[in-house]
Amino acid sequence: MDKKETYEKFKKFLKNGKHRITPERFEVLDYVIESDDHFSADELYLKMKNGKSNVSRATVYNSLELLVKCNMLIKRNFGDNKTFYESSYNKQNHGHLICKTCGDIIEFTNDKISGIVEEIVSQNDFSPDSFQFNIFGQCNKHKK
Amino acid sequence: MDKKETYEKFKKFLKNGKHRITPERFEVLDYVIESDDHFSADELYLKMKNGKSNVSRATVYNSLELLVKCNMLIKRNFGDNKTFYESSYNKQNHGHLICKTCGDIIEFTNDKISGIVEEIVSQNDFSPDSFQFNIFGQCNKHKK
DNA sequence: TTCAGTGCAAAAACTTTGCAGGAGG
DNA sequence: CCTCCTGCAAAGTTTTTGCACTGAA
Repeated sequence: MDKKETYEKFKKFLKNGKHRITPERFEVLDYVIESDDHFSADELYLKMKNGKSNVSRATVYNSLELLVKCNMLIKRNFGDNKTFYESSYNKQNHGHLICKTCGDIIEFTNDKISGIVEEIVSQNDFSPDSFQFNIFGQCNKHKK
Repeated sequence: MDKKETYEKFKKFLKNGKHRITPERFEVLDYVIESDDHFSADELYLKMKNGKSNVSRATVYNSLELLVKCNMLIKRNFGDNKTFYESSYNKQNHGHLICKTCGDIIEFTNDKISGIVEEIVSQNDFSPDSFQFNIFGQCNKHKK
């Protein structure tokens, strides 16, 4: 999905939800598009500040939540009480390997996972929206 | 593992790590043993306060971390920027189903998961310590 | 006796909220 | 023109830290 389509999708979502279309929200979207895979709200805010943007912290937090609501971002939490965001475009369901030494986050995919999720939810009479599969340990640079 | 063994294990761990054996730490352990599956540090602190205990917040946080380090507790985070602790006794590796409506946390086990974890870490040259498998959605009371 | 552990409160880290002015529809 | 959105700062939440005193070894 290219930049233009992305803009259109966000615009459509905002209109549907009776949210106003403001330059600040699209400025946040710009930075999100350019961002690395996993970033926190505050990191993005600081990056925007450095980039001479004038948006406030509150607007960044608010806009990111809107992007989550329209399925353009996924919200993640790797256990350190910090929320990370990740673009949801062109990605299949995937999990994360988190290095406890350097904090690196590596994505992985595995075909068998969705089958297991189906099995589990049917066994437990549960209706799934999303899942997280996080494996903690040491990456290849830090394993002994 | 009964209460006495649990005490002994913690005592041994403290000695090995040159941590002092203090009544406060064992008071925290007492409350942990009696606790429900998933609790936060602050919940435990408040419970201890109500139970006329005199420990400080700092001591509770500190002691819980020690219990994590000696593998008697597992630290979890279900995406709401709050740390939960869970006893690791008599439990196989398991995942969690989290109801986004009522917040209920249901544990599940599945034999195939450990095989998949092995497959993933070998594909990615990663050395795992632990994993989290969280599925978010609606429990049987709240699915439509 | 000695230094790690404790209670307390203050600080820190991250996120949300209140307010008054400003702009989108 | 009517709100919703914004920037700012203040408040909230959860966790960590600094300090002086205490008590375990």
